[in-house]
Amino acid sequence: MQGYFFAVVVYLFVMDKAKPNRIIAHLDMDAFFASVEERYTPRFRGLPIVVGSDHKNGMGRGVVSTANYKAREYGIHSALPIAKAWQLSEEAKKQGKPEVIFLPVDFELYEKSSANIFRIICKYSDFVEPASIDEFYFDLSSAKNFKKAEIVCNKIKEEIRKEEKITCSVGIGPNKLISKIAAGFKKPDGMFVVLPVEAESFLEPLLIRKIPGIGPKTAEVLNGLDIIIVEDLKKFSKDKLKDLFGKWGEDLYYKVRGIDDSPIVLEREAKSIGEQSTFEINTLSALFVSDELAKMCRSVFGSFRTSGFDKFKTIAITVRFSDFETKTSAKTLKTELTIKNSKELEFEALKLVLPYFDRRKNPKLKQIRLIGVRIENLVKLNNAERQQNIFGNNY
DNA sequence: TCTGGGGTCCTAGGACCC
DNA sequence: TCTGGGGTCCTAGGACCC
Repeated sequence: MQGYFFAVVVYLFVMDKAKPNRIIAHLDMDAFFASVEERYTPRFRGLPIVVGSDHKNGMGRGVVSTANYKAREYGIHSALPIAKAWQLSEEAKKQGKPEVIFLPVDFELYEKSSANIFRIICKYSDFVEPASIDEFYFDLSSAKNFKKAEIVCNKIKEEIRKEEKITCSVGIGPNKLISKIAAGFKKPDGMFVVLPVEAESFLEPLLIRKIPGIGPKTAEVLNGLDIIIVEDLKKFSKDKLKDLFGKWGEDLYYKVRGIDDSPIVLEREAKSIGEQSTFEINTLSALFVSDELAKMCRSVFGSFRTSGFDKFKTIAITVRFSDFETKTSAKTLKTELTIKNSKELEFEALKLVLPYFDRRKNPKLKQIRLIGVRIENLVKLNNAERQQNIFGNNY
């Protein structure tokens, strides 16, 4: 009996060491782009604000990037076509409500704010992952318990409020999955803690769409199988989920049980650099499009030069037709070949795009609404190779 | 309401090589 | 002879995220 007890204690100890409990926080800025704009322009305060591509008096082709909470009361939200947002604003105006302020996206402004928020979080954690411009994961295991982690997060929130004059919401949990969902629980300006023992029951009643990675398509498939909330998903075995969703299905099996071992990623290297642009008017003019393409290539090549990479092997282009059908073409260069200037990139990209202007790749001669260029297979050279690359086959 | 722009990751088929 | 199988690279497409 004593031996058994001892064995159990040893087992629990070993398991504990094998899988140390983590305390992970997720910080999500509230209506980030709109909040930053509001902060820089005090007269906007309290008014509905929409940040998005140029609205062109309701005729623009873009979508909403961020709507502040006031604008959300009008039914405006992220990804809504900007023309529709304009309409909703007009309707509200008729009812005597203030009209929406439409602002273009000023990425550099938000980047600055984002960098400062990152700096603030780094004061409290050695392991911070910037997941996007307005989201951060960080490890607070060193706080030892969730109560103390909560105190730390409150300090971070306070400091961001003081320095950046904007609010954020924080979720704390045993892993990235739980903390991210928890951060969305008490928005805006909220904080929500999920203890490890609560993780599974916390997820169960949620709609499956709340699981990151389950988008509209996956949700539709699952809803068709009568799977509505996370608890329903537990009926599926690991193999069943693997059949349905491949490699990702196996992750999902663990996710719905609150298990997620994915680490905090401190730094990640870019895998591709690209740009795309939707025309104001659909077109089949090869002259016009090749001009736009050249501009984009120059800009992409500029980003490439400041990226710290030395070579790229693949050029990929995107063409979107008027009916939204989207095609991609790619060309991977033989390793000996290196693109040395923007002109060469323009040439390769143009070769990929031109077949879409005639029946080779556009049999119905559909109008084109968007083109994009992207470079992939980015390579960094070591010093010796770099010398070669610059001074070697120089023609 | 006709639907941005910047990305990442996964899958599947075909080519090619051994 | 008419047939295997594994590994890797390339291309295209699609789902997803903010």
